[in-house]
Amino acid sequence: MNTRFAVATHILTFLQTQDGRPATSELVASSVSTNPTLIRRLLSQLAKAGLTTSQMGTGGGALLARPGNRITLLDVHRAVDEDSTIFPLHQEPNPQCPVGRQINGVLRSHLSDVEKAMEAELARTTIADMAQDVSKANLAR
Amino acid sequence: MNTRFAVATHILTFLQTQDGRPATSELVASSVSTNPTLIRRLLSQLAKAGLTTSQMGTGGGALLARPGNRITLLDVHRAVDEDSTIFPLHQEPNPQCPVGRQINGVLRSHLSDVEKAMEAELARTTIADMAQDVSKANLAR
DNA sequence: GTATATGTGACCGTATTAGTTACATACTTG
DNA sequence: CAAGTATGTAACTAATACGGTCACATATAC
Repeated sequence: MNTRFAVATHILTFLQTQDGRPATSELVASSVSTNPTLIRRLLSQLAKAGLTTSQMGTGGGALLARPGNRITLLDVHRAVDEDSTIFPLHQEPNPQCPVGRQINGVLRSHLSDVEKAMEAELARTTIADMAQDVSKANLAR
Repeated sequence: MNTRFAVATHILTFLQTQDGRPATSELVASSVSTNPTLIRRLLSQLAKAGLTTSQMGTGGGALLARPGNRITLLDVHRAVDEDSTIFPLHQEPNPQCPVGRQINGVLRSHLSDVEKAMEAELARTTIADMAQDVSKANLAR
């Protein structure tokens, strides 16, 4: 797996704390400790998923497309990990073998339940929750 | 993620259907459609986790170390995906930034819940279940 | 002793990943 | 309109991970 989910969540949480002020990719990149281009690429994906909007030009930058309490970690996962399955199947087991012939179908059905459980849990946390947790953690020290 | 979990589950399900007869890595490899070495490496990991045993020499091969109804997909996951997290964090966000400073701790705590949900679901399916599902699927056609 | 089978180190080609450079496009401000 | 600023994206790179393969030492059965 890659760290795109973690970075994307970081970005959105950051935008939430900006409270309506557009954040440039450079500003966000400095919080994440990475390259502005990488941030822009992720922001582009998040925008396509309808989670953020961006304004070009002076004073521009990225904004949450809707309130943080209506963006869940599941939304982030779907936006950013679109076509990467958690537990990929292996391809083309031996169709001559009774096990090889059926294993992927059986496995897929069980893994689909696993994914559902995971998604339900992801959906329980919003970007607003994240921002609040971060702010609490900052007060605690 | 990689396909080790899928292949390992395939191996164990295959062993379950062998019903006590040792299976050589070559036999298993032919069911999975891959290389015996790859199977042996996975079997080695499964053996270390206490899920299988192996016998060298003529008539040897791999066996389940305990009944298939006492081996869950969670056991398999733990045995083969040991040190690969589903959602890795990104390293060293900016400690000068209020968000960067806390994001990984907050994220880790939520992701830990996600992982727990996933593991609970994985634990609900045993290798015996898998073998039975496979055999049912074979009858159905 | 011979045949068989595991266990593991070493290696290879490919794909993925994070990171970077470069630049066309779009918007704001004066 | 001109200058400055910021996004969006293509192209490239180095590092890593992955599946697959070969080779061979080790252990077991007959």
